[in-house]
Amino acid sequence: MKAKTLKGTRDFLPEQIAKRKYIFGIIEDVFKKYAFSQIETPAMEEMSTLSGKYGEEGDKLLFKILNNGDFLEKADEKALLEKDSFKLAPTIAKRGLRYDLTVPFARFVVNNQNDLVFPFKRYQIQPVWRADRPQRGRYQEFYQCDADVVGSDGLLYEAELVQIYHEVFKKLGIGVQIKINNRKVLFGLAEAAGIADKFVDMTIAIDKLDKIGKEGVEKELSERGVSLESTEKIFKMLEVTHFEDLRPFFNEGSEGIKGLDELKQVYDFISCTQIKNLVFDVKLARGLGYYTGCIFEVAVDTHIHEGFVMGSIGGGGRYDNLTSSFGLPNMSGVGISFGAERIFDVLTELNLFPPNVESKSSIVLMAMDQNSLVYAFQVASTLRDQGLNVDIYPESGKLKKQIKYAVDKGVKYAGIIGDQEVADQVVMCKNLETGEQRALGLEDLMSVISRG
RNA sequence: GAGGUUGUAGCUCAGUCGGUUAGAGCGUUAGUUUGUGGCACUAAAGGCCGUGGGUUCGAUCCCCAUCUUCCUCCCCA
Repeated sequence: MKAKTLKGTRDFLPEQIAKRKYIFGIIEDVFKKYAFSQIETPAMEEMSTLSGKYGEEGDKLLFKILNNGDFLEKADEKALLEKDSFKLAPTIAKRGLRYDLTVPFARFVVNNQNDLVFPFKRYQIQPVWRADRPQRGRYQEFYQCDADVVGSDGLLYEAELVQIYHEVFKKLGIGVQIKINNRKVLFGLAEAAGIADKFVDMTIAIDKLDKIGKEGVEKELSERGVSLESTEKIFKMLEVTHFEDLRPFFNEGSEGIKGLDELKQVYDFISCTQIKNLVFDVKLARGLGYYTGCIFEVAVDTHIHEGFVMGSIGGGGRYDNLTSSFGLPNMSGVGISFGAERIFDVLTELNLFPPNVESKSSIVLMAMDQNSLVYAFQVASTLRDQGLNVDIYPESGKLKKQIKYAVDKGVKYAGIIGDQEVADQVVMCKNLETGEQRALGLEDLMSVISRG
């Protein structure tokens, strides 16, 4: 048997865990500060909960779990005979792994609506799974950190979420641009160009403007049946830098105007803060179908971190009808997500992790002989009772080996114990960074190592 | 899902135009040194050459399949 992790999954070494906890910790602290409460949902959900929520592509990326027991008994025989996997799958796999945290959250809200206080502000930090092809910064198992509010359409929440983005990335030391747009504005764009029916096609195409350029978008639009005239109109509107400049293009009372009004409200809230990096981006579309209002995306600011290229490290938006498919209509929600895996890569590449993210034990006790080892064990217990992190080498003798263990683990102090120390009731405390050492009683030892 | 790429010791990587016993550096273990990290020297352990099949007298090498790594597209975090 070969020891390896599955495709797109990773083991995390102690140092990596420490760094990940650092990221999660900062995000969590900010979430809490804005009065969000943590929930968790199961890794598995009914396939009926998951499928159909992420579009055709998304369905293909869902991990399905084979039913237990005699799963073929209830299988669709015709599909089985015809080797029709897509038809067969639902009859042999009723469960799947969650694809994101938002859809399970919608299910959660409907399920527990009687026990929740609305507007309900929740955050959730858990892994999700996608059968995607792995790439740089993309895995089949990865963590999402989500904060959502449901049960209010107040635009104050959009502003709060922008603040959260701003605060988290400031604490992490990453210079970012928080991009904002509004699906209603995008709809207005399509309407003004006379292609309201091709709204989705249009958003998908213009989202790629930075990637494939103007010509690429033109080509994609014409392939999707958009006339040249409409395309020209769209490009004219895409040139604006401020959202108010779009107002003349839209008819009074239209969706587009509503979207602009929403953006204005968000900016009104933000204008009283120190936030300078909230930028309107008319090209921002976001693929997920369920967004209906403001949408967000966070990217590393390439002016601050020159030449740094990385996909978005956070995204979110307003969705009006997420819970309606679970039988609870008129429940508006808005949320954001942090891409923890990519944030990890950004911090690594920009060297922004603070030193000493890993909390190490403060001392390794080492004994010269069996009798000393028993004494060392006793010392360890005493120190641990005082709240110190103490390690002890499991066998006596061979100081060289024991010191190497302490050094390799990055521990600062070695506590050497032999006949003499046991007799004097002391520990030979050696600072492994400076090489200094002296015999200390327990009281002194405690104060030395707790100083770090 | 489409295209490309990678896989040889714990790690990084050589190598064999198809031929006896597959190498290096680093690391590991032991010793020189039974109360002290480094360096040096000595020695040892460690490999179905990703997996399965094919061609061949003979395959780690060539062919096919499959899994895996990394990358591009799609989509996303």
